[in-house]
Amino acid sequence: MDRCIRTRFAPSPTGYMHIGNLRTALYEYLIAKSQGGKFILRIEDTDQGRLVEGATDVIYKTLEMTGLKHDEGPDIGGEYGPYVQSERMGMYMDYAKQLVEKGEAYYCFCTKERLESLKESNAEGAAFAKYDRHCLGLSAEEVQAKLDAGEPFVIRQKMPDSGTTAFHDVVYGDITVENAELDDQILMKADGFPTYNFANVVDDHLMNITHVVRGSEYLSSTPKYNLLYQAFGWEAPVYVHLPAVMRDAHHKLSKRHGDKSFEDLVNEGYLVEAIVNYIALLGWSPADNTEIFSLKELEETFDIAGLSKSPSIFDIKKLTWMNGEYMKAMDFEKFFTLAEPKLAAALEGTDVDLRKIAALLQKRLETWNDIPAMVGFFKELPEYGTELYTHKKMKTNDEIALASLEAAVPVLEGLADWNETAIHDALIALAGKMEIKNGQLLWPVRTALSGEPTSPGGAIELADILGKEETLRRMQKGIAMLKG
RNA sequence: GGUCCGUUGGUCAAGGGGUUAAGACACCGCCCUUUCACGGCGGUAACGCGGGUUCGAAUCCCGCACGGAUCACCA
Repeated sequence: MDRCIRTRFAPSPTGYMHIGNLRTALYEYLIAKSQGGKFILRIEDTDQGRLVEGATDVIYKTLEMTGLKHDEGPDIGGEYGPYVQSERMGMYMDYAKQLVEKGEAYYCFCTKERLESLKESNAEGAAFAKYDRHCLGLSAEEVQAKLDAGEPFVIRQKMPDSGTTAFHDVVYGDITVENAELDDQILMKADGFPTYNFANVVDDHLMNITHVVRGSEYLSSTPKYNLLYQAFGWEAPVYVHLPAVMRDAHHKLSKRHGDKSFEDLVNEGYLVEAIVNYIALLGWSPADNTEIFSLKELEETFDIAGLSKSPSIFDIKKLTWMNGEYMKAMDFEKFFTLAEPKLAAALEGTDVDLRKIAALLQKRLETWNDIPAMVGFFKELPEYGTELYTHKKMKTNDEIALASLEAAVPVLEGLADWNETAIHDALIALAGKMEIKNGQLLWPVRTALSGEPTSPGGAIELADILGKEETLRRMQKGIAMLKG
C-alpha cells in the first residue's frame, strides 16, 4: 500500500530563481514524476523582512518556462491548501499546544536577556549553548499563572535526555546523533508565529508530503525534525538531502556574490532546455552515459540512486557546450524564429538576408548573445590590418592576397547571376586558371569581405550574402590596403 | 570548539574487493574543409595521506589531513 509519492518545492519569494533552488525543484519534480507522483508548490513567504514585489510571479514563471509543472499550488489550488505559508499562520499554535499536552513540548518564559547571559557564561570560545531548561520545571499552575498574567512566552520542543536519534537519508545513508547534542528548539515564537522548522514539519505532514527533498545544510537539523514527527505520532517522510551546487571549491553558488540566477542565464542567451539538462547532471548521473536529456526523458530515466553525495561546481563552459548542442539540434525554423530578433537588431539598416546568416550561424552558435559579435561585419566592415591576409595554412601573404583580389574582382564583376553556385564556380575556376590553391584565392576574399580573423562562413557564402556591389566595394578596399 | 557530512583528472562524473580506473566538458594534436566552427580520429591528465583486513583495496575498517555544513524567538 505504498502511498502516491508527493514532493514539494518550498521556495521563499526572493525575486529571482537561484540555480541551486531550481535544481532542487527539478529533482523534486523528477522524484515525483518518475514514479507517477505529485509535485506540489508551497510558497514560504513568512520572512517579512525580505518580501519582494512580484517575487512569487518569478517562481510561477520559472516553473512554467522550465516545464516543472506543479500539481498543486497557490495559483492552481488543490485539496491541501492553503499553499502560501503566510495564510496558514493560524494553525500552528494548536499543534504546538498538542505537543505541550503530550509532554513533548513546554512553555518557556525566559527573557532574551536571560538567554543572552546564558550564552555568555557558557561561551568559552565555543559558540554553542544549549538552553538550560529553566522553564521545564514549571508546574502547570505556575505556567497558567504566567499565561494569565499575559507574560510573553515561547513553546519549546522537549528533546530526549539521553540516547540517540537515527534517521535514514536516501543520499547519505544512516545518520545517528546523540540526543544530548540537541537543543530544546523553539517551536512557537513570542510573536505567536511558528519557527521555520516547526512550520515545515506541520505543513509537510498536513500536505501529505512523502519525500522531503532539500539541501544538505538541513542534514544536521533533521534529527530534530524526526523527533517532532515522533512526538506527534506522525509517520516521518523519506529524506533526500542534496549536496550543494558550488561556484568553486569553497563557496556555494550565490546570487549575492555575483553568480547568475536562472533568469540571468536566460538573458545571457542560454536556452531553458539546456539549463535544465545541465543542472540535472550536476549531482546526478544516469545509469548509462547519456548526457542530452529532454525533461520528458529525464522523467523516464531519473533514478534516485544516481544522486551523488559530494558538492559539484557549476561549470559554465559545459553549459555553454550543451547549449550549442541544443542550438544545433533545433529545427531550423525554430532556430530562425529565436535568432531573428537578435540578428535584426545587430544588422538594423542593412538588407542582408537574415535567413542565410542564421543558417550559417546555427552550426557555430553557442549562446544567443554571441550573435552581435559574430555578424557585426555584415553591417559594417570593421577596421582591420593587412596582417590578416597572411595565413600559414592557406599559404597566403600580402602579395598573393593582392594578386588574388585583383584577379577576382573582374571575374565577379562579370557575373550575371549572383548566387552561391555562380560565385563558387567562378572563383574555383579562377583558382584553377591561376594555378594556385583554392585557399590562396578564397582566404583573401573572405578576409576582405569580413575584416575578421574568423567569420561564420567562407568567401562564397559571405559574398552571396553581402551582394555584388558591397562585395566588390570591400574587395577594392582590400586591394587599396594591400597596395598602401 | 562540538556534532554531522564529504574527498576519483582543471570541471561534471562511472566504478562499491581483481578494470589497461569509463564517458563528457575544457585543453592540445591530426584529418576534413574556402576561415572559424561542425564532424572524425588521437593525446595530456585522477583514486587526499597513513595504517590495517585480504592472495589482492579506488572499493571494506581505523586514524589523520583538508574542505563543507550546522550549533538563532532567520528562513
